[in-house]
Amino acid sequence: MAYDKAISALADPTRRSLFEKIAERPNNVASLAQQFPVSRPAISQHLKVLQEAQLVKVQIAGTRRIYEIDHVGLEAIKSYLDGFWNDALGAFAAEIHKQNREH
Amino acid sequence: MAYDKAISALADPTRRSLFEKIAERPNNVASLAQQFPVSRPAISQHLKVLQEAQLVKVQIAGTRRIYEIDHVGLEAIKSYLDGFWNDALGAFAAEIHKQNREH
DNA sequence: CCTTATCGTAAGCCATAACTTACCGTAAGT
DNA sequence: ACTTACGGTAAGTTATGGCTTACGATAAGG
Repeated sequence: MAYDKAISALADPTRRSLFEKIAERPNNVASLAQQFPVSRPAISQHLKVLQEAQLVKVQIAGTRRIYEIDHVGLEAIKSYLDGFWNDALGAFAAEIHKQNREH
Repeated sequence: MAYDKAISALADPTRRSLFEKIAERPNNVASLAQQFPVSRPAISQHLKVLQEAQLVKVQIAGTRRIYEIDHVGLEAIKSYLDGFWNDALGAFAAEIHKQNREH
């Protein structure tokens, strides 16, 4: 549904890399931040974007926040892309049809 | 393979919309440009990005260039996303395993 | 040839977004 | 209560990228 947010969320390299880290292993913010050359607030901002895109979700554990994958965002992109195979083939068939009519 | 270029190519709204138009129907540059509120050179630049991401390919017809869908880029994104289901599940299982060991 | 149509590229401008430092709130430990 | 750990948010800076105008290159048509 919100495939646009999910796609632009994964467009940024460090944010995509962050998402991959979370996919490998759910983790908290500080622990994720020290795996990147950017500051912790930068990671927080990236996580906010990923969360709004429904690519990750949080699980609160005391003062820590464990981020883990949310499959909703991934599914949104996937179904968006799947829509193209049908559409593309349909449009291509229609185009052949049209060219035949225009002989 | 080059999923990163494909993803960031589809991140821009007008470029994604342009890609959708081409998916509906292969078309030349000028004809595509007049369907958008931006200038023709802007469309050319978008097409260049889409082409480098292997989302579209060109077919030269005289002085015109017919742009049509290239499925390589779509396939690249799709397989990148598919890689996550396995990885995510594997990582999740590994996490459970780890927590058990840490009892 | 000369003109016209079509399109790519270069240079520059401007808006957005990624990053930094600084600050604040909250939860847990002593 | 005080301190410490953890992390979100605000404000400001900088870099990236999308847009425009101007120009050049090529193919078709008369």
